[in-house]
Amino acid sequence: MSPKNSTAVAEAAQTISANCLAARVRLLHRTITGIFDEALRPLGLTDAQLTILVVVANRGPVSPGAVSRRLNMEKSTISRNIARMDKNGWLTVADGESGREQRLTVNAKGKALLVKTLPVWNEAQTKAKAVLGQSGADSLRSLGNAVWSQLGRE
Amino acid sequence: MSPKNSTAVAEAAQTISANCLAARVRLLHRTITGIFDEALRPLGLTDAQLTILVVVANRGPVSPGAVSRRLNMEKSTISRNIARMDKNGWLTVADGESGREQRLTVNAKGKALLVKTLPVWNEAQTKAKAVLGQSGADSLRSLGNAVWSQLGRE
DNA sequence: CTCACATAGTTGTATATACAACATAGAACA
DNA sequence: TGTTCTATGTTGTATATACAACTATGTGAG
Repeated sequence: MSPKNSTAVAEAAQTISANCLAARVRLLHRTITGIFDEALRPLGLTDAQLTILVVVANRGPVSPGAVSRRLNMEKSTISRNIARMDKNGWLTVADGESGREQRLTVNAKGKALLVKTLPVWNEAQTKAKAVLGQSGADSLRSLGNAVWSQLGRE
Repeated sequence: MSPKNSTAVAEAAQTISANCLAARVRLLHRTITGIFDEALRPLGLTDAQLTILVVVANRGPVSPGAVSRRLNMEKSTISRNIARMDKNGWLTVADGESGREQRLTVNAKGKALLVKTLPVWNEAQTKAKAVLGQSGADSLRSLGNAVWSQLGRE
């Protein structure tokens, strides 16, 4: 490879390394979800499942498609997550009136889990704030809110 | 379930929904990596692989363990990513002198890919900035940098 | 009414990721 | 010199996630 191309390689690598938003959001994702998943593990649920549980609790009865749009998650991702949560006995999946939409509701076991989870979630949230700093946590929260608004959620 | 507990459920769901950092970082992750992966797909690499390629380009020869520490990724994640990238012919995996560390280097094919990737990456970065807004993108970048610093990277 | 089209969910396949368990190879120390 | 401790990688297993292809169901145009 010519010196010219060699320089191009180094420049590309440095530019991407110094700026890439994808690398940074993945780092944050690994760091933060690691904190939450570790905290939630004794309860048997993951932070992704908690997020879905909360949406269903706040809006149920609600269809998987609506949850998918609300969270900007692919419908197949929701489908499989719902299946796990159903298997764990936290949700009830009922046929909707239309015959193709389903109706999800959090059942008694799921509600009890949610209440039991709150203090654990709170602890994880505190740890995450410690890692991000208060202003970092604020930034992340408002960034998330902004993207949500922009997605034209339901 | 008593009214008291019913209230506790609603409060937990609302508190978590309104504040959870994990839900927000996962939303950002899905949104941003979606943009990059879509842009990179024609080139046959993912944004995770690009991140690793860049680290190896900037620091190679380097061991998988060092990459793992640098990116705060689990060693098994690195191991399997390296295997895919090796299979694609972008990296060379050589035995290190010590006999247990490996030495990774980006080879000619990987370098050519990196150069070809730069404009594509740039486009994705621009799209991501459009979604986040300039100030949001700045926040995310500095948040990532801050977490990196805090991790006591090599 | 029928056919084309859109919507809802599921399933196949692949990557990213982590944790746990393991094998191996240096290193420290008795 | 062994023996124990630690560091490096790999592999099994599981979840999160997405895209593509598929089924089934509603909807609307003719």
